[in-house]
Amino acid sequence: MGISQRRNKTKHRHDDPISRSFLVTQLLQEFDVPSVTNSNNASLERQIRRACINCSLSELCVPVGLNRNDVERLESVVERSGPKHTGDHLYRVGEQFHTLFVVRSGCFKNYRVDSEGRDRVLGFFLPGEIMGLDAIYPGTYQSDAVSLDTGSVCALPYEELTLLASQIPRLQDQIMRLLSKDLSNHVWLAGDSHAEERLAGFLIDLSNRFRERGYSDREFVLAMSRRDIANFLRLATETVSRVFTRFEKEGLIEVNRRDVKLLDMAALAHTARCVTRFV
Amino acid sequence: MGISQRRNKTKHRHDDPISRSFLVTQLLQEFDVPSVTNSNNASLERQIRRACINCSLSELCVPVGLNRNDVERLESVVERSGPKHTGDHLYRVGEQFHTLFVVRSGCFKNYRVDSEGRDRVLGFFLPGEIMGLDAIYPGTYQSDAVSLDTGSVCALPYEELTLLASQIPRLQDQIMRLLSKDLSNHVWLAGDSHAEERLAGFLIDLSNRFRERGYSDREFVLAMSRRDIANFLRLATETVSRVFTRFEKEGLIEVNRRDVKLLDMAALAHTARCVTRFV
DNA sequence: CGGATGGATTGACCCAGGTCAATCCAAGCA
DNA sequence: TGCTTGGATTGACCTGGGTCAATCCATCCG
Repeated sequence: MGISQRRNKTKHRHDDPISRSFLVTQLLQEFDVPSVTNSNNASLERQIRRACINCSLSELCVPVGLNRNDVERLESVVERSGPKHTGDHLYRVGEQFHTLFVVRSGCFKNYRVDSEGRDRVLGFFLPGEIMGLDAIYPGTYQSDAVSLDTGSVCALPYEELTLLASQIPRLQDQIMRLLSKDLSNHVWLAGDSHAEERLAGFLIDLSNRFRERGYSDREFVLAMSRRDIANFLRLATETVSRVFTRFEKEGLIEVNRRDVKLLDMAALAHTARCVTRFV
Repeated sequence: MGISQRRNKTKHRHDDPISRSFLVTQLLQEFDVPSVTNSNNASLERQIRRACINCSLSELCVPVGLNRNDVERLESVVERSGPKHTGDHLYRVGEQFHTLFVVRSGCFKNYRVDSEGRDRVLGFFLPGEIMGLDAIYPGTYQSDAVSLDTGSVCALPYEELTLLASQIPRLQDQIMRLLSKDLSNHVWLAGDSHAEERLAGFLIDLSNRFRERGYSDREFVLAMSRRDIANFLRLATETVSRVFTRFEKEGLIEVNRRDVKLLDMAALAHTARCVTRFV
C-alpha cells in the first residue's frame, strides 16, 4: 500500500543479519520519532518506548480518549516488536491467545484455512487496526495473521491490558468500542451483492481508511494480490480482474497492477451503495 | 422454535387487557421460577427481580463466572420487560443506543434495511444471546431487532453495566468474551459456500445452540419463515425450499413447514463442513 | 362451510460468475 | 540478454442458483 512503498526499497530477507543500530534507526523511522542524531542508543530507545504519545496513529488506536498520564500507563504494557517482513506470521490458528496486535505500519492479512485446506481471507488490517480480538472468547487464535509487506506492530498482552482497563474506565470503554466497531465491520460484506458492488465497496472502504490515516484516498498501492482480494470478496481472481478492467473502461478508475487511482468516487460509491460499511 | 410452542398457545393480542396477576404468572412461567402458590404478589415479584440466580440461562448469559454476590449486583441493573409478541421491536436503526438486550425466551431477528429498501437479515437470537453489541461503537443502533414469536428479554443499561464492570473484573472479562464470541459468529457465513452447505450449516448451528440450551438438537420448530432463512443465508426463498426437499429426499432431514427433524446429523455436518462456526 | 390470504413448493428459463486454458508481462536471475 | 517464475489478464464455455410464474395448502374469518 502507499504506506509501504518507500519501505519496500529497504526490504531485506528474514535471515539477513540486522545490526542493532540499523534496527534502532528502522524503528525510529517506523515510529515517526523525529530523528535525534547525536543521542546515544539508550535515549533513543527511551523515545521508542514512549512512542504512543508521539504516534501519529494515536487518534485511531487504543489510546483514543485517554489523558497523557493514562497513555503512559498504557505504554508500559505495550511491547513493540522488530520489523515484520512479507510472509512473517504474527500468530497462527490454534495457538494460545495472550496478545492483541495493533498495526504500526504496513498491511496485514487475516486468513483461515478451512477443513478442505483452502484459504479464506477474512480481512486486511491497516495501521491503527487491531488484530486478534476474535481470539479472546475461545482463548486460542482463530485465524492466521501474516504481513503482506514490510511493517511493524505493537503487541498488547491481553491480561495486562484488561487489568489496566479495570483501573482506567476510559480504557475499558475504548476497548469495548473497538470490539464493537469490529463487529460492524464484519457485516458489510455479508450481502448477496454482485461482483461489481463488492469490488467497488472494497475500493471505497480502502479509500476511506486511507483518508482516516492521512494518506491519499484517491491514489494508492494495493498491498494484496488479486488472489487475496478475490478470496476476501468471495469471487474468482478472474472475476476481480475482469471487473477491474470494466471499471477502467467506464472511467471509474485507473489501474495498473497494484497501483490504483480512483477517478470517479461518486460513481464508485453509488455502485457500492449496498455494501459500504455501516459505520 | 421448540422453545415457544407451549407459549404460543397462550398468545394474545397487544391490546388485550392484561391483568396484573396474569402478568406475574406469565413472568414467573417465563423466568422458570418454581411457582409458589401461596405467596403474595410482593414476594413473587421479589423472586422475579432475583431471577438471574434462578435463571436456567445463567450458564450462557452475562453472569457466567460471577459469584453469587456479584450476580446480585448485576441483577440490580437488569431491567426485565413484559412479554414481547410477534413483530414487537426492541430497537430500530438510528435510535440512540443505551441498552443491550438478552433474550429470555422466544426468538428474535436482527435485520437492517439497506439503501435500496430491501431487508437484510443479520442473525437470529436464542435465549441467553445478547443483542445490540454492534451499537456500542457508533452509539446508535445499527439494525432493527424484532420478536419472531412470543418471548421476553432482559434489558441491560450499558452505562450502568460498564460502571459495574469496572468494579467487577470478572464481569468486564465476560463482556469482552461475549463481544469476542459475537465476532467469530459473523465469520462463519462469510464463505462463498454453496446453497446446500449454507443450509446444512444453518441447521447444524441451530441444532448446536438448541443443545446448549437444553432443548432437543434433533427436532425443533423454526421460528423464522423461509423468506427470513433465505435472506439470512443470501439465497432465494425458492432455493431454500428446493434444498429442504432435496435434503429430505436424501434422508438427511424430515421437514414439514416449520417442523424440522434432523435424521443424519453426520451427513449434514459433513455437508456443512466449510461453513460451520469456528467456535 | 367457502372464500381469502400468504407462506411454501415446484417448474421453466436464463444469466452472472465460476472453471479451464492460453497468453501476457514484470521481476529476478544466470 | 535470454530464461524462468508467478501473478494478471483475456477468452470460451458451462452451471448453480436467481427470476418469474403457477400451484399448493394451512390458517383465518365472515
